[in-house]
Amino acid sequence: MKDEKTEDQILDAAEKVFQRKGMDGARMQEIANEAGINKAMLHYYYRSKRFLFEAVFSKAFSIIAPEINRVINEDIPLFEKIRKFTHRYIDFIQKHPYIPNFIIQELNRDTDFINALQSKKGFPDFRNFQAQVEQEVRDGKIRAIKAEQLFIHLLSLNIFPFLAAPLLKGFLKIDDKTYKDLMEDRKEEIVNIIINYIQIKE
Amino acid sequence: MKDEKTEDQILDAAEKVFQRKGMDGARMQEIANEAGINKAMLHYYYRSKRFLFEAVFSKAFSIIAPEINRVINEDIPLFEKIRKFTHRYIDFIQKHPYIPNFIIQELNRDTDFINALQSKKGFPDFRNFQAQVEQEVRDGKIRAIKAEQLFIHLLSLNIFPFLAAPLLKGFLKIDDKTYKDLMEDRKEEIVNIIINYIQIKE
DNA sequence: ACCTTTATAAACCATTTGGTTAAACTATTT
DNA sequence: AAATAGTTTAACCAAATGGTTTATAAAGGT
Repeated sequence: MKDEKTEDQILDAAEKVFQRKGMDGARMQEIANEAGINKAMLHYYYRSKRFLFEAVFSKAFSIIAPEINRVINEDIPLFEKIRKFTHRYIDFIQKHPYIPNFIIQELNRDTDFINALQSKKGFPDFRNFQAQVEQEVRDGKIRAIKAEQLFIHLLSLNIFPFLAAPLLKGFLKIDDKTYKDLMEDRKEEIVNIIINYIQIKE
Repeated sequence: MKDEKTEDQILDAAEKVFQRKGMDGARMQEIANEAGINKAMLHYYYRSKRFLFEAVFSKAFSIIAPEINRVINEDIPLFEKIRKFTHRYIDFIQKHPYIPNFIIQELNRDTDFINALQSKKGFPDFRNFQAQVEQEVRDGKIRAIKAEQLFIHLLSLNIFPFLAAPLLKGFLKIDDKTYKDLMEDRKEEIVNIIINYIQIKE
C-alpha cells in the first residue's frame, strides 16, 4: 500500500467513499483525505467526479460480473451449477459485502447506466443458461420451468439477504455474528430449496 | 390535488424527488419547483431537508410495513399465509414500485436509521411468524426448517425482483412489458417453490 | 547541463446549496 | 375595522463544493 501509485491510491479511496456515501453523497475532499493526497490530484488523474465514479463503478462491476458469468456458463449439470454458484457467490460476497448494494443503488439512480454496461465485455450472458435449462427440461432431467424464473429465484435468494442486511437484522432482531452464521447456513438452504423445486419427484 | 394544503403538496413533491434522487441527490429547489411553491415554504413547514426527508421516509415505511405485518401475523395456516403474502405484496408493489428500493437504499446509507424505526408502531414483528412455523413443525405439518430462513426466502423472492429490476431487465434482455408479465407469473412461482420446499413428501 | 514532461501542492474561483430574513399578503379574532 | 396570527414571497447569505490555476519539484530524455 505504501509504494502504491497515486492513481491507484485515489481509486481505492474513492471506492471506499463512494460505497459508503453513493455518488451524490461522496465529497471529492473526503476522497482526497481518505487517500492522503491533494484534491487537485483527483482531477489530474480522473478529470471529474463523474469520471472517477465511473472508474470505481466499472471496477466493482468487473469484479462481480465475471464471477456470476463464469459459473453461469460453465459446462456442468444444472444441479451442480446451482450449488457451485451459491457457494461461490456467498463466499465472494462475504469478502466484498458492499458491491451488490452499490451496483443496485446506482443502477436505480441512473437508468441509462445499464445500457452502457451491457456493451462491456464480461456482462453476464443469460442465453447459455437458458439453453441449458431448456435442454434439461426436454431431456426430462428437471421439471418444466421457465429459465427466467429459475434465474431470478437464484439471484434473489443469494443477493437479497446482503442488500437488505440492515433491514433483516432489524426484523429478526439479531446481531451481526448471528446474521453471518445465518448466511453460512443459507448456502445449503438455497441449494436445497431450488433443487427440491426443479427436481422431478418419483 | 388542486385544493390540497401546502404542507401536503410539499410532502408529495418531496416524495417524488427523494425517490428519484435519494436524500443526497435531491435539491430543495427541485422539490419546491415540483410543488410549484416557494422554497422558503419547505423550511417553514418542515424546518430542514433532513426533517423533510424523514417525513417522506416515515410515510413510505408506514405504507409498506403494515402491509407486511398484517399478513405475517394473520391467524391462518402457513401455506395460506405464504400465498396471501406473495399475492398481496406483488400487487401492492406494482402500485408503489419505488418504495422497496427507497427504503433499502436509505437503510444502507444510514445504519442508525433502523434503530429509530424499530421503536415505531407498525414495525413488522417476526416473533408471531416464528412461533407459528415452530408450531407447525412440531405438529408435523411441515418439514423441520428454521423460521428465519423461511422468512428470508419469502422476502428475497418477493422483493428482490423489484429492487433489481433494471439489472434483471439487462441480464435477461427483456422490455418493461415482458418484465411485468414475468412478475405476474411469479406470484404462483414463488408460492410453489416455497410450499414445495416446506411440504412433507409422502 | 538543459530542456521537456509528469507530478504534487496551495491558493483560488464560480456556482450551487441549504437555510434565513424581512416585508407583504391573507385569513381569523376581537 | 382594527388588531393579531398565520402564510407566502423575493431577496439575501454564508458555507460548501467541484473544479482551476499557478507555482514548484521531480524524472526522463537529449
